[in-house]
Amino acid sequence: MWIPIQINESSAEPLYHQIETQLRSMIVSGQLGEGTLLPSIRELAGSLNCSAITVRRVYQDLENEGLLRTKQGTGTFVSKVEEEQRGTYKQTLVQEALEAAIDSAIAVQYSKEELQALFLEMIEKKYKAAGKGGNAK
Amino acid sequence: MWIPIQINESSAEPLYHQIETQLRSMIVSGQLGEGTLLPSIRELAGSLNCSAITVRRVYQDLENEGLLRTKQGTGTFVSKVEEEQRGTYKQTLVQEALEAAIDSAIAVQYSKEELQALFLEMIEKKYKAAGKGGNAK
Amino acid sequence: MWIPIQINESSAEPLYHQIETQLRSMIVSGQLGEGTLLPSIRELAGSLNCSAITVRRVYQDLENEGLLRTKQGTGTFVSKVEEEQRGTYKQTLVQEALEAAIDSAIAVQYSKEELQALFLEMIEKKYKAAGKGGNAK
Amino acid sequence: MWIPIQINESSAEPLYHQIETQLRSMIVSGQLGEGTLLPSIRELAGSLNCSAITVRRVYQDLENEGLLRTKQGTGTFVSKVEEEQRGTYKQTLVQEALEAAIDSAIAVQYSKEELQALFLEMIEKKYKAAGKGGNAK
DNA sequence: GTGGTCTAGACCACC
DNA sequence: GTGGTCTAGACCACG
Repeated sequence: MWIPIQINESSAEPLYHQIETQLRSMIVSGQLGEGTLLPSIRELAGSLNCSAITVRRVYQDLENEGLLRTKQGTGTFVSKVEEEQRGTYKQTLVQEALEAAIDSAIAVQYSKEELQALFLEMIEKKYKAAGKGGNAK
Repeated sequence: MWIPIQINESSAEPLYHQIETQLRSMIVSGQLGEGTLLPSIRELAGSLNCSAITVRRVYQDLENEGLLRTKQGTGTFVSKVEEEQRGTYKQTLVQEALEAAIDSAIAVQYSKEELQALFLEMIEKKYKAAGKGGNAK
Repeated sequence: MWIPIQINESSAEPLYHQIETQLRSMIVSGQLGEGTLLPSIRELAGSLNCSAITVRRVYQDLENEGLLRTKQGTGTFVSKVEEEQRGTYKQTLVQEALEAAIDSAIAVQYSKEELQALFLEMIEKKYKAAGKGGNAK
Repeated sequence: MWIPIQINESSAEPLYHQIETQLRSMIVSGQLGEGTLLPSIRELAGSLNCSAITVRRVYQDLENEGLLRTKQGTGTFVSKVEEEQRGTYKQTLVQEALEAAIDSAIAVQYSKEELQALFLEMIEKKYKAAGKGGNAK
């Protein structure tokens, strides 16, 4: 099983956090469906070129959040995520990020109009770059 | 000189970073004009109820960024920020936050339309709460 | 990893600055190559007989200059310095010192000839003392 | 009496030190001859746009070095400097600066030849800029 | 009064 | 083990 995780080692963001964030997104967005068998700790650690202890922590944290479930001697699987929970999760995630962005704009006294213009410009660019035009539920 | 800085003790964000962020915003947005004498290290430390060393670090970091200028035995002043640089600074700040938000939306496969709707809703709410309707150029 | 740093306690030059200067020279001169793992903060502090905070500051300052890169929980490494940048760095360092010397000579109205003679005399002596006759490119 | 002192307020070098250095050079080089009456503390402070206490310290320090002499109610005068002392003074000053420069060159592993070339280039430029071709004793 | 350096030590987060 | 943050306080240098 191959999982597309990007590590930015020059970032100040802790390794384990980068991995968690990406894995969590893939799970709640449904890209990793219920029951999917994740790579073993050693395997993922190897392919990310990081220590096993870091991956161990990631799996542990996500298991504590209820997103993963581990079966002794078998492996780590994606748990069932309720549709309702899924929606809440996604929205919370995005909302918090948007809130931070708007707050920073207010802090430097951007007008609402300026902020909107900047947002519209960026959203076009980024969605195009991501090769997605809109895959709504 | 009184400076309105809010500390969130329960946040995981380091103290010095919270202070830096807020001061930086006030400087690049022009709320603290060139030449303004900031409160002394000990004074600000007292009013924020933190150690002088923490404030010292904040002033030093911002001096390294070129936003402050300090003279021993005299005090710490806001330095000149070119109009052009000011614009860039503000935009970079906001852009990075927006980018992170959009990235997270893409990661959980939000459609462009969903994201836009959420953004428009939130921007209304937050700008109203901030009691500002738009102070564009 | 052992690093040859000399501390002059009786000097008016701040401790952290003495250490920074010497480390910086070793890095830009290539004596500490890219990727070299520096001694841990506590280790260097111990061997220099100074506080860990002082060493921490040194590492941080050099990181801000782009000469070091630190990873939490792992250590502090020498980062990549472009050959071009390396040359510029070295030259700037020496140039500034030379400039100060020439300025002081001009200020006391030394003639160009006197200064040159003094320089030639000293350079012979000091390079002999350093046990180096010239390791040009 | 007008004294050509340049203050660089963006420098990290303390104010009093900048002034002392320049005054000292003018005295030992003979530009300010024995018995010259210096401007009053208030006067110099005014023209340098700094506090009187700073100038007071400068005069005091130079008096302690034996370069100045103060007469109550009359003013501050340049003392007699022995020819021998004058030479020693000048040489020490320049020598120390040169030594620092050569040391820094050795630290970054400049070869003797490289350093010499750089020196010759700079000395030409700076002496030309100073509008002096050589006014030896 | 101001800022600048340094210490000793605590406690946390990361790997 | 590593680095990162923060404290309380001492002492010095500058204006």
